[in-house]
Amino acid sequence: MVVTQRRRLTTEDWIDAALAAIAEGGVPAVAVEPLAARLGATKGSFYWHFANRDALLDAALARWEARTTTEVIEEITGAADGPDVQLRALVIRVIGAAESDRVGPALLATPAHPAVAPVLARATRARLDVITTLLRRLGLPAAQARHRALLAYSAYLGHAQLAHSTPDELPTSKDARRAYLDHVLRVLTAR
Amino acid sequence: MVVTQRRRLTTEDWIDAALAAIAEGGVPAVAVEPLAARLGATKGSFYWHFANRDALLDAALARWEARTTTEVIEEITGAADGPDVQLRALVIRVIGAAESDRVGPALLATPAHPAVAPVLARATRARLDVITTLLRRLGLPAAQARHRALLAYSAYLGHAQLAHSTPDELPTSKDARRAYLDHVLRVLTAR
DNA sequence: CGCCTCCCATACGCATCCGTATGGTTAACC
DNA sequence: GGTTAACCATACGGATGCGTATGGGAGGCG
Repeated sequence: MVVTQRRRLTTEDWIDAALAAIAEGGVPAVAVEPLAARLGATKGSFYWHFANRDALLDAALARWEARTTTEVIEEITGAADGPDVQLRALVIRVIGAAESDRVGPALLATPAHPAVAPVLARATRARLDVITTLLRRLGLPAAQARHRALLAYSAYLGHAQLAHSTPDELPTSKDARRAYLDHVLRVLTAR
Repeated sequence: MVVTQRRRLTTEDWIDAALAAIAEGGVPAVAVEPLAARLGATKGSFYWHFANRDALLDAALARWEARTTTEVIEEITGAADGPDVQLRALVIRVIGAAESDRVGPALLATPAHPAVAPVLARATRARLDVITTLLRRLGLPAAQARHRALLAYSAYLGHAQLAHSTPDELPTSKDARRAYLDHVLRVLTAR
């Protein structure tokens, strides 16, 4: 008699497991057999859904790129708001994502990996372009907007690192977080 | 007849090799046998210098912490300059280091690793404290100084990421880099 | 009921890594 | 030049990961 009816696995299940593994141990942690063990299955299942380990890695990276870049950008720029509202919405949206998404920092650890490099290049460029555009629409001249976008995006990346590595150093209470966010937005959008 | 006289290895040689491995493939890349191969030696040498793999990892992390945190802080705060000069010196010193040191970003990928976590916690705290102190001596009130230090350090971390993952997005020419640095310093030290 | 396709478990060979055991080599020093 | 300690190569066992081969169960559909 089987206690827990173990349902069959989908390709998505494997991709989710791979992303969870990247979050915990980086790209090298995407290993077939440990993943299978965690999913309560065996390699037999995996090699039916995927050709090999690299195929899973590619699929996981593509999914991460879609979730954390493409969809976010469409969501923000799709709204019919002014640039100030859009920028604030982007920051709030993205700060939360940065603190829950551990995959991004993990990818930045091995930027030279052949599967990682192109994904990182596309995501970085797309994100920088969005911020630059918003800042230009906010009135900053082109060169300044680009510089400010680089600074803002650097701050975002660093914030994600801090949130995962040493969260104690960041403001914890709701009020303090709010105050910090205001401070950052004020500094980064100053003329 | 031996063509290249292969000298014996020191403990330092192994630590340097471990740091190089972390830079390229993260913490999991610290593997004894590949390292030995790269050094033109075998495991026999390694296990004379170290008890096991973890001992090498600990030694490498300690060395990284000393080189990129302790020594830098002593160097900057030891100078008898005003806070503005010290801050600028710190930024310039540290930007260069960020672009050559690939180990830091690699460590941030696996912040939960038992050997990595304490090192990261100490380094982050020490660096944030230095920046906060400098900003306070520059005249910012305590709460603002702390917020600004967090922002500045986040920007530093993110800059390091960008420099390694997508250097093309950063200013390349010497003049452009100089202009960007001025922009960043102006924004981050504004009242 | 029987068949066929989808999905998965088991078992195997191969490669890589860890750690140990053991003997050999180099070099300093008496 | 002989002894001793420092240093290293080789060889092994055990563990783990990849990829393949093969057979079996589960469910739709005739």
